[in-house]
Amino acid sequence: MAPRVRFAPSPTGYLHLGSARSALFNWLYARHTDGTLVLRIEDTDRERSSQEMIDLILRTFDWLGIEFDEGPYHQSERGQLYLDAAEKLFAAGQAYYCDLTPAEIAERTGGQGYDGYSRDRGLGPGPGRVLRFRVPDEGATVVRDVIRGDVEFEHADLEDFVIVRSDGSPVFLLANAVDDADMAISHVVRGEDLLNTTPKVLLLWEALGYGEPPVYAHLPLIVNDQGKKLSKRRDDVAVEDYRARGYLPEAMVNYLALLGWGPRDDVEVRPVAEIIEQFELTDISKGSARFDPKKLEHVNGEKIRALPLDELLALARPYVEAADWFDAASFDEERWQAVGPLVQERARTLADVPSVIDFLFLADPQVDEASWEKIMVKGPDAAGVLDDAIAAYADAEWTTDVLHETLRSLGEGRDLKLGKAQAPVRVAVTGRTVGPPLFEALELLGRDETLRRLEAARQRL
RNA sequence: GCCCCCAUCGUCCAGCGGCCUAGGACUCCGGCCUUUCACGCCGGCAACACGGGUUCGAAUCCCGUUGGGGGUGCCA
Repeated sequence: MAPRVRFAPSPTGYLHLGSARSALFNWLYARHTDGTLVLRIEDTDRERSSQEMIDLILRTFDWLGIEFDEGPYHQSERGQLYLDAAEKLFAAGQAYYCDLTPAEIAERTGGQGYDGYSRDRGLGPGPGRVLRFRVPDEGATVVRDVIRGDVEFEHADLEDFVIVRSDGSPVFLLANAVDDADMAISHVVRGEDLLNTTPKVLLLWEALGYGEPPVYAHLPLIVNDQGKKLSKRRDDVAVEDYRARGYLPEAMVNYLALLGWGPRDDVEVRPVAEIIEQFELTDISKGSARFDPKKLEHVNGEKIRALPLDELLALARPYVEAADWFDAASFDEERWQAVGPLVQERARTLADVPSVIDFLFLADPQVDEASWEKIMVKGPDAAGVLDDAIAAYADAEWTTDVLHETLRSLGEGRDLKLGKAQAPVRVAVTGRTVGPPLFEALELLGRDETLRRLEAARQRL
């Protein structure tokens, strides 16, 4: 039978890198096995959940290209199911009510957790009372995990946990068991931080008579450079932010797939279809994986280079339009269309694009003073080169090849290699020592503007 | 404290008892290409945490130590 997996976010914030990775692995597994991916919104905590967050999360998945086959189901709309299950457990004596507040419990046990105080007090439902599951005194529950093997939890180490809050709302552990059974989930793939909660769900599962439980796969955590679980406070974890910073969805997906997993043939950067083809839950590693922004950037650069030119331009366009120098009225569309090849080999993110080409659209180049100092002041014979270039370019054929050859030979006359000779021209025209290939850029800029900039620079010298 | 997980280059991933003088990728450092930068190519630095077993043979299996992480809510 084809696997059924699920991604079950609680919509208390934007999509987190860790959640995105969990969703991704579920999706990869579903696609690889021709299974079904269910989306389930775990909004039993009404206080912290919101529709805006759900919408934002959905939009982000849409961007990533991760689609769900079923759902979304909302736990907030399935309350009765959970309450029925709770009632069943209570009726069978497998759950009991307790009227202690957290503060009272802390006082009783000195912060050691719940001691089973109300186990045999025979309390019924009522205001201020929670329903707790009666964990067996003896024995153990084994979590069958395809990544970690069997993990055993002694019942003696588990306390009687809350399954229905005093306000009558079900806790996720209960909702989890009920939903996974109801939705016929075959594999639960999620973060390792949930491993400890699994025996509780399994206990409920068994008490509810659901039969064979799902197979689990607890993914290694993604950690920051201090080795700690990625957190909202400390780390850049919002997938949306990466999108805004010019990362491609293909890069995010590819890179995230590499955290905790690797293809058997060692080819790391590749189309997602190939990742799907190679993906196996059993190949996932156990140790936590450090999120490395440098490597993400590298993958992003490769994805940018793999893009067709027109697609790259379309994706980069919003970043250009957001640049402070952008002016819709005077923007040279033709020049923009021609700029693709100059940008593709250089940009590592879409956000890099404007700064690579700004000089082509600015009225005057933004002069970097350090560059000016280095080339125009300290460099060899800048004035001479500029004079020669102004003279030679005044009537040269305006093509990349001719501009190139012209400058090469004029440099030779001054005993300068092309590398040196091009520098003053580059700084005069682009304002910087580094940038796209010069002669291609000059061709795009045009004779008049090039000469104007060369003369302006010569003046300043 | 208690419970659970983990442990190969700085980082990610390979390795699943002999093919390992440990392989690939990112980073870094050289070199080549070259009009700068970038791209690309070539090369280099760099790891089996430690101690005991098991075995003819261990990075690979077992035990312990140490180290790291996660959980310990009427959050999920």
